[in-house]
Amino acid sequence: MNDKATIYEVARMSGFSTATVSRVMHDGTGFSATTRDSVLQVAAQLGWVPNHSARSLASRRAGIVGLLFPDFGEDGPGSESALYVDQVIRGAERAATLAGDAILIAATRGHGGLELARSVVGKVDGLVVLAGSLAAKDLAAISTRVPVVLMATHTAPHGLDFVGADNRGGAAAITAHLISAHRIKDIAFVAGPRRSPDSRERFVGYRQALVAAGLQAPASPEVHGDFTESGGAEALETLLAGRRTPPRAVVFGNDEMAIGGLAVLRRHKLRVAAEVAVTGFDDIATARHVRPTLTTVRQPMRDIGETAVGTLLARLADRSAPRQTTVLPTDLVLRTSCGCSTRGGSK
Amino acid sequence: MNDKATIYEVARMSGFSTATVSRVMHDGTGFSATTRDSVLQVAAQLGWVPNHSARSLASRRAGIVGLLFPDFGEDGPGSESALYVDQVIRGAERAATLAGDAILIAATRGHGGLELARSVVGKVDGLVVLAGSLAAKDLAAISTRVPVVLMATHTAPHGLDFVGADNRGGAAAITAHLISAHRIKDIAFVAGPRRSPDSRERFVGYRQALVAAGLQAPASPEVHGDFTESGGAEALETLLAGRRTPPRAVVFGNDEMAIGGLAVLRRHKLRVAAEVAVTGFDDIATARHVRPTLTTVRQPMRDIGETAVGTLLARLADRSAPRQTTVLPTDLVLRTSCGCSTRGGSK
DNA sequence: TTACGGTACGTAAGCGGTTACTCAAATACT
DNA sequence: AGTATTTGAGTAACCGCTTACGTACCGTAA
Repeated sequence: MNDKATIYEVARMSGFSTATVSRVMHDGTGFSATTRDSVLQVAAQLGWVPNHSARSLASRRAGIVGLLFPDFGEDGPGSESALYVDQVIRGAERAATLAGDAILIAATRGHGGLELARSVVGKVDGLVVLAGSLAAKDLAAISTRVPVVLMATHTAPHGLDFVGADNRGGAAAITAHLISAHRIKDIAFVAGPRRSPDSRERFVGYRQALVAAGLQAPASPEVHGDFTESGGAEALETLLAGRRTPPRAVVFGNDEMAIGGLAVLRRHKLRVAAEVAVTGFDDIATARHVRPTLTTVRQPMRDIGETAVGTLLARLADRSAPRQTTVLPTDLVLRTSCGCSTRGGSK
Repeated sequence: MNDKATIYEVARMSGFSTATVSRVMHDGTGFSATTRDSVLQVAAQLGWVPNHSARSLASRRAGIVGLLFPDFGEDGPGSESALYVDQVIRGAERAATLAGDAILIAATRGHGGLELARSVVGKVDGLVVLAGSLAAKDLAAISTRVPVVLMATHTAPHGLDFVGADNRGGAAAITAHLISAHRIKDIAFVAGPRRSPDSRERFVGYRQALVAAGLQAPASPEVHGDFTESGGAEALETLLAGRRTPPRAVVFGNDEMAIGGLAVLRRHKLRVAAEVAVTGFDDIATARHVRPTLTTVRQPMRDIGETAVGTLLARLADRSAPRQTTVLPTDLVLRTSCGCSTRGGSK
């Protein structure tokens, strides 16, 4: 890092031992005020900053936590799907920095996730990992070496700590809104990828709301998209083609698919809201800029990142504490695509 | 980190010295193939991963680079301005990870930037810092300890390496487009904050294009906004109030102000493009969702992050190399707000 | 006065690797 | 065959800090 002063110089110049200097630097006990002052003064004068590697080698604490997230390849500058990851990163950064730790981030690019994780593991005290970053077995391997907190996927394996959003509740809420506020009964669901736990949870929530209202509910999603605009468009086309009359509402598995769906409805000359209500999930930035503005469910991604790091830090402090599972509430964001009035939807 | 095997066990079990084990692990020279194999086998069997702290203490290389960025407080989930930071982060992460280094990120929250930076500095081999993260003097202090690469601000002080986007060229290009493609001569400019180097550069580009076309060019911006929607709106109101007829085009210092301007024009019953062409700068996500879609200039933020880390790594490899300055080209993104046809502007 | 607990520090043994030096054996060169 | 190199590996001195122990000194209770 740099060939500057060491604790030895500080010790020598201040007339104390390295032990005392070390204690002054972080212990806060076992020395007098005058001692502390002179040590601090010498340290400042020398511009001494304790060497982090040496410190963590001796104390077995890196003071760094890691964040693993999946990288969906070369998403262009307009890609929204990446956005939620950024929010998580920000939240995690905030929690870590505020706690005095540093945070190191790494994207697992498809293959080689384990190798990456290995290299990261060596540098951190613990890891928070976003769903989809790592195969389950790799996760298991990693978690034997350092504490791991899983984010955003409801299937928390291996008894790991977990922090996520209430996908099910959010989907249920938005579906219930369509039913009770807009008196709609014929509500279709456009799911995301079959393997996506989030998509599944959302479907379950959708289904629960229907059942709770005494409406007929399919056992499994009618159509699946891939969480992209075009995927959502295709899925909706398929759905429309399979019916003689369009449904009165379509609950999409996420915002991007919903936006793709909006275009399809336009093409079919179906008026959004008036004829077919549409809802998304995630509340991406674009959701309030499309016309009509999109009713959706906001996930507190930033909070998830923050909470996950908080959970990790707690675990680091007490490795034997019981497993922690946090499900953060989601927010229903009512805009116009469901039929709610224009006002209040603009901001 | 964990109380697992050390290099000593590996050495003992493989029958070689720690030096040989160490060499096998990264040197790639000075031992036979059979030796390597048996060492590697024992290492794998023991599940040994070299302790990072020990390694970096002994080798004086952390294998970690840091990224400092400003945090604009509690920006809600819809805040666009934060977006570009995320792109930079992604780019930096990518470059670092691909180079086998890890990347550590930290947001400087207003005050205390120096302290944060200090703590980060101890953990990394070098730093890439985004404009606005640190006061100039703090930057100077930091850069005496580790190599620093500055991003996105054209005023690179202290002879530091620098990577940025061609703000001037972008502004010139978009202005020239208005002139040559749309035959517009009366073009106004809404600047950002007076102190913003980016805003200044953009104004210079705008001015250059006017001069190059033989048009009259103001010596300094007519009006200033603060890079926000409302600021842009206000600035445009001021500008309109100061003229008897509106300009045929307004080049805004960034997208958000331009979007604010769009609303103002609507209020004034002025048709965008047909009567007043509008352009932005940055190509934020919303730019292609507002109506009319916004013609703007895209900055390769991701590339800036990547390039900055690349530059840092190069500097780390050769500290005495001459100062590196990279200005990445910007892209003109033609949509409809300037008068270009609708097609091509949707995606 | 003596015994004892508490404070304020010092000593020095690690923490787990890296790497400058050495050295013997194998190989290459005259 | 004799010598100069190269190769493969070992020894051990660090890297800079933390921390378990040990010690000297001081105040206080018995």
